[in-house]
Amino acid sequence: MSESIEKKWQKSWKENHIFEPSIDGKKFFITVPYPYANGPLHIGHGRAYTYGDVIARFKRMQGYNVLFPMAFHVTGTPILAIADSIKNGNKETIDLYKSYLNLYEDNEERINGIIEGFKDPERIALYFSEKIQRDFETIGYSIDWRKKFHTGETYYNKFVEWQYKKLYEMGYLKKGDYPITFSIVDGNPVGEDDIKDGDTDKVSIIEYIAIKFKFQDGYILAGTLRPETIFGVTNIWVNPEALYFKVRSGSEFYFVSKEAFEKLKYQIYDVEKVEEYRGEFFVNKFAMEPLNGREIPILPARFVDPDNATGFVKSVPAHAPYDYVALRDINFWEGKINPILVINIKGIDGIPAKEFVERNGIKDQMDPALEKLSEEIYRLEYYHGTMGENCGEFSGKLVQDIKDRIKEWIINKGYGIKFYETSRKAVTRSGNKVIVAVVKGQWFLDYSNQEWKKKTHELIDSMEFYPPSFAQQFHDVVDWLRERPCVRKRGLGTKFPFEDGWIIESLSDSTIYTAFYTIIDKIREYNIKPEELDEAVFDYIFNGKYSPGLEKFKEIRNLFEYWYPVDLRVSSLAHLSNHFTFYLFHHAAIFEKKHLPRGIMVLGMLISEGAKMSKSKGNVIPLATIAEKYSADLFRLYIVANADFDTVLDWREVEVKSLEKKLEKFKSIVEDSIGLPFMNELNYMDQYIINIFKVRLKKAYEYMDNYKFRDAMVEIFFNFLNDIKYYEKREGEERRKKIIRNILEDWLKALAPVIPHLCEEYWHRLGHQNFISIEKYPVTEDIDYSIIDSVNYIEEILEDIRNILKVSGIVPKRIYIYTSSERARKLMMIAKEDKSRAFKEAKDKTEISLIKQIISQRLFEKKCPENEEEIIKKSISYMERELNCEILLNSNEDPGKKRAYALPCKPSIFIT
RNA sequence: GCAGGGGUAUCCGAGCCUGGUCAAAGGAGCGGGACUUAAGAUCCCGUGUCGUAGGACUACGAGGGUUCAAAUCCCUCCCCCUGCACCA
Repeated sequence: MSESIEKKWQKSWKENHIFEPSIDGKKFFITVPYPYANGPLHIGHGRAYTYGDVIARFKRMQGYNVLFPMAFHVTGTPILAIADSIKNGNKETIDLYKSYLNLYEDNEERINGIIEGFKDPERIALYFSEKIQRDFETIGYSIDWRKKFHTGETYYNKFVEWQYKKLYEMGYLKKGDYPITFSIVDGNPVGEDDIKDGDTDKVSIIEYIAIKFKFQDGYILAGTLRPETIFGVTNIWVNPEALYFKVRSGSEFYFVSKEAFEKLKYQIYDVEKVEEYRGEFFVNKFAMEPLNGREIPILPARFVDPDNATGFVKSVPAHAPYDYVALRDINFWEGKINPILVINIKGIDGIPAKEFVERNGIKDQMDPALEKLSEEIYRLEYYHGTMGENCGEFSGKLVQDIKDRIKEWIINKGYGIKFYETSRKAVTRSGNKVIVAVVKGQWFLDYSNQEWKKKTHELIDSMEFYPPSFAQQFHDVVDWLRERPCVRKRGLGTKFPFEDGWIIESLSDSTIYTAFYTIIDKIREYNIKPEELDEAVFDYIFNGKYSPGLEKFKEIRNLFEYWYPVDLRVSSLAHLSNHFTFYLFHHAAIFEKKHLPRGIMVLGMLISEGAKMSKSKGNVIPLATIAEKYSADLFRLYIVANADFDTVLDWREVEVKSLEKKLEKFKSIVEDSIGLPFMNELNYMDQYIINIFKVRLKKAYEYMDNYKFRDAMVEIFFNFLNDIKYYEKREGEERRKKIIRNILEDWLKALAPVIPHLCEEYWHRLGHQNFISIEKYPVTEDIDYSIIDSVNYIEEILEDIRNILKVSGIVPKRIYIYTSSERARKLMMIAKEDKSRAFKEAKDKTEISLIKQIISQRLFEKKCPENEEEIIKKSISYMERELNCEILLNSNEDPGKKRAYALPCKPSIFIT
């Protein structure tokens, strides 16, 4: 039922083009990052678009000319990888995609046909783009679909090409070597998604220094993460069981493990195997350390892993527990080796490794506790250690200050080379080994460029962030960001204009595309050919650099000028340290100041039943089923009202159900009033409900204007429903139906940004011909707060009475209420201004105690009605009904001697 | 490790910026009542402890401090979450 209402209005909005703005009036341009079209979206994606849509709708009702566009992202490796996987008949992928297709298709045969088509990556992108659009339409998003495009289109390629030419001219593109995770068998770089357990157990790249120890006619390479301890090396460890190679690199020979040789082939490339040895070959021979030319022995150790770094380990027994224990196991090589202390730490007198090993009772070199000890010593020495006197130019320096300098020094002096290793042993999903390879001639975006950073910082300072605390975080990310590779060998995307064989990487091609929205529809409409979109054309459209012959692009230029910049970009936290920051960098680089982004809203993440959504947990909720299963309006209300935008939102079935009940309640209240006429004769409670509505509406408007939609919904939806409940309790259902008619239009308008379908439906049922979606948001004035205060006052009295009843256990027959005297009120007013003067005014002890109470209870701060007696009179029958007994107000009788205790705002009560 | 954000009653979750009106919004759950043949739905009341009169006491991760006054401000500690790169 609700779905058909929703469908009806979605269709009607579309047919009437009400979300397709022309360029007229004050504009508001809002965007949400486009989704990656490799499968159906889930409700997490829906959160950002729902927020975007609610804001778009609200801004429209505020009188702005709103543009809310979207497009589809198809560039990158995933879609290609899926197509390949399907082509290769991978069952897992095929089953997954069949399950996706089941969301949209009901014919088995058709599904198989579509899967067959998915061998072509473009078909995947197109299919899901279409379905995502369909899904978005079912949620009622007010998107201007004329602006739709996808990133595989030639138009878009031309645009990105222009962007990269600009960046190149400005010197923001750089070329160099870069280490990446890589699979030898697949011959490809591998990302987190390609690595087994890569999402849960991250693999990072570790930079070792391989120190060159002269051995025979070459060098033994011993990898280390602690090059600063080179001064304390006493020996080298070799695994006697493992296989080692002698390899040639340029004019030098290196000795490394077999595994290390495989890695070097992809890191320094110019290497070839010359000879091979068992590890035991090296045992008890000598090598020469590079600094002072000391001869040091090569000794066997079982802990040496040939598949970690170079397969040789330099031994620093003073600072490395492993080395210390391994040496102790062989009695310090008959006592010929003494640990050399090179780092001093306050509070440790002896040899740190020895102290730690003995204190922890380590038995031998296979003790698992060694790992932790090593870390502990490392941290201590790194942060608190200073280099000893025997460390040349580094003596006396703090370790953390000179560690990087020592690295550089070793490499510059030719004492060692860099060697990259993965942070843990890793294999691809298909089980192939992952190593670190160095890509030669990789192009980067130079985010370390200080001038570029500065521009971006300035941009951040000029922007609004929601929540505001994120401004600082953006500054931090900008400072922290370094060079980022921006091209890849593989994947869909725009060809890199400065070198063949490279594709612009998919996060780097999606940074300023919000500008493209403003013009794409006209480019199509005017049938402009992609090849016409050269540098000069884009320079004119986006930066106003006119050159002859570009007249025909004037209107397109105007379009851009009118809409740009983006007033608000809404997305999730996940985009903060990448997309959002790139978005800022690239805008700061390319566009004029007046066209730089104005605001960013960062949404918290969405979880399902208390847990992060994931396929393995089976708690992924696809957007495709939402409208049918719950209704778009329920979904939208849940998204907006169940959590503040910047916190985690938990999609919980029980909560959804409870919200659904609330929404049903709302529907029945509205429907009850639709056919009724306005009420003209308003009583006390009618005045109350109308005024409390105005208060709610005013607050809701202010909240919405600050994008606090949850708070707005609490006011205008939840709290007001409670107000209605209260009204009904006092005045009855029939009168409620009538009075609600008086505020109905405004109420619907207030809710229209969040639950547009229901509001549109009721709006029309009320006889309106136009669309509520583009009505003006109601403004409120002339609120009578005193009537609201008076109702609160009555409820406070009731609460006091109930409290007394509860404590005393009395079943009331009669309740006496006495309001305060004029005199007491006067004393209160004096006390408000000057407490001591109030005491001076007091005539007797009773008055002094009154004043004390007034002050201690801060009664003068309460919103206290003037005419207490009159107010109680208006509500006395209600109170009697509630309490089920007779109430006597300011009676001449005073059986409890309570009259004298009546305070302003706090009448005294006696119950019998 | 670096950066950011948190720890609030049975649970979820507001409040904290701008100290008092906070025993702390709103849900959920639970208890009692009304309605009903009954269940459900709905509505009302209650839900820290104590209390035969509207009160007192204890409470907002732990511990200190500032203040007439602290969930709110400052310091220290403990714990949790998120991101950390070539991946969209």
